[in-house]
Amino acid sequence: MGGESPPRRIRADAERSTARILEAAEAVFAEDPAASLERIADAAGLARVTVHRRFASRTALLDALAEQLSQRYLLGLAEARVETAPPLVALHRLTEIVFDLKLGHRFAVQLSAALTPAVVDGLDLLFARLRDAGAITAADPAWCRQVYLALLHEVYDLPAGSPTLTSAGAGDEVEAKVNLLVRTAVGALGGSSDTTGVALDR
Amino acid sequence: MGGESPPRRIRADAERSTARILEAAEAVFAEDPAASLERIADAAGLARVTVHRRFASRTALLDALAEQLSQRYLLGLAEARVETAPPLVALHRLTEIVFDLKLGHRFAVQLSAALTPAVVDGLDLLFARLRDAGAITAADPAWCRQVYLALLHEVYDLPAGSPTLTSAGAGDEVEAKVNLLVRTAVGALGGSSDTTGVALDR
DNA sequence: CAGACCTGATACGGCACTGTTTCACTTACG
DNA sequence: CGTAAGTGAAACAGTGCCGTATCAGGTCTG
Repeated sequence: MGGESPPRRIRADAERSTARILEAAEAVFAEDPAASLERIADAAGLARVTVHRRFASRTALLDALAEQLSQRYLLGLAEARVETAPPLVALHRLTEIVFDLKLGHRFAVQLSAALTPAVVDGLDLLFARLRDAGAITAADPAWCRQVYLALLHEVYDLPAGSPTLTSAGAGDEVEAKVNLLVRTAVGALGGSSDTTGVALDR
Repeated sequence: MGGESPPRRIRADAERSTARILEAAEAVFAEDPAASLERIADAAGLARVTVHRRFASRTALLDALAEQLSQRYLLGLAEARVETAPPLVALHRLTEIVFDLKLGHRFAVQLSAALTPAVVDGLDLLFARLRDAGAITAADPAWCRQVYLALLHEVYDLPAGSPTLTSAGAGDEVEAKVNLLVRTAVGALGGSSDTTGVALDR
């Protein structure tokens, strides 16, 4: 049954369209998960018909988005050296990376499909190592994941001039958010703030 | 300008219907905020037309739901003696009360309309007192609120047999959840787990 | 350059949901 | 008990969105 891929060349043009659509979808869905495809098409500067050409159905678009998201998470986990670096450092770095992705996390969290088994495994490993290192006391990896992601979500859309944020030090706003998130997550998972300070104050 | 309320007697029958609709809406919207009014009508054992008779529009129903929710929060804050009781005890008690309400928090949190200024004030007061008592270090009340509500949400739909939950002690499942939430929230907001232990272990 | 590919515009059918109306019937309440 | 109110069933118009099709014109790519 060899359904050879027909001589269908995917023009570079079209591929740019898909990219623009995914980008727009990420932004639009972030603030309204029920947004219509037309709104996304507008945001992408394309016609609604084109969206339907690149993605057979709405769910196909959603799936592609989840896929892309999952890939980024995986890449982030790799870049953060979750397996080898000192766990607190890895946590800090991972958070940094995720923030840089500027993902619409309200969407991402809601779309649990982005949490591929591979991604979950990566996070679980990170938290297991954190616990072994004594940075946190919570044992249940699922719980750690939930808490981390929830707090990530909250920190992400924290207003820029928030007192909490400015008091978090670090001139860079993103860096302040990262510090806040790491400190809060570790605290939530039963870590002693001492350990945090030792490893991260600098 | 006296628009006297016309001799429109609201029959007890009808009032029961509104109650059933609100109840059903709470349950249905909890797991699908975009659910149709027909689904709610079914859940309430009524016809869709009746829903439209009791609530002029979909948003009217949403508003009524938010109103009801806000009332419950206010009542909870009062019952927890947020203003007078030792803050950690108040936090514990408030959490207990909110859980007992069995609210669909996925819905409630999403519907920020339920956070009336009055409710916000109550929560702010609670966290201010917690800080003054040294139970937490976070100063920004908005941040405290966000974190508390986010964690409340997470704990709420934690599977019954979760290792985190069973390890939280307390034979009663609800009590275990309450303990977990208080401990996690206090930790997240920079409280020393020592203080928590002193005030709550028992 | 030439053919294959991509796009926008326009239009259509279909679906699900909202909100309204009418009518016959049941139920509460004075 | 009798009237006013509430309800269910059925049907209607209106809307928004999805998915498809067609066609003319623009754009790559070999």
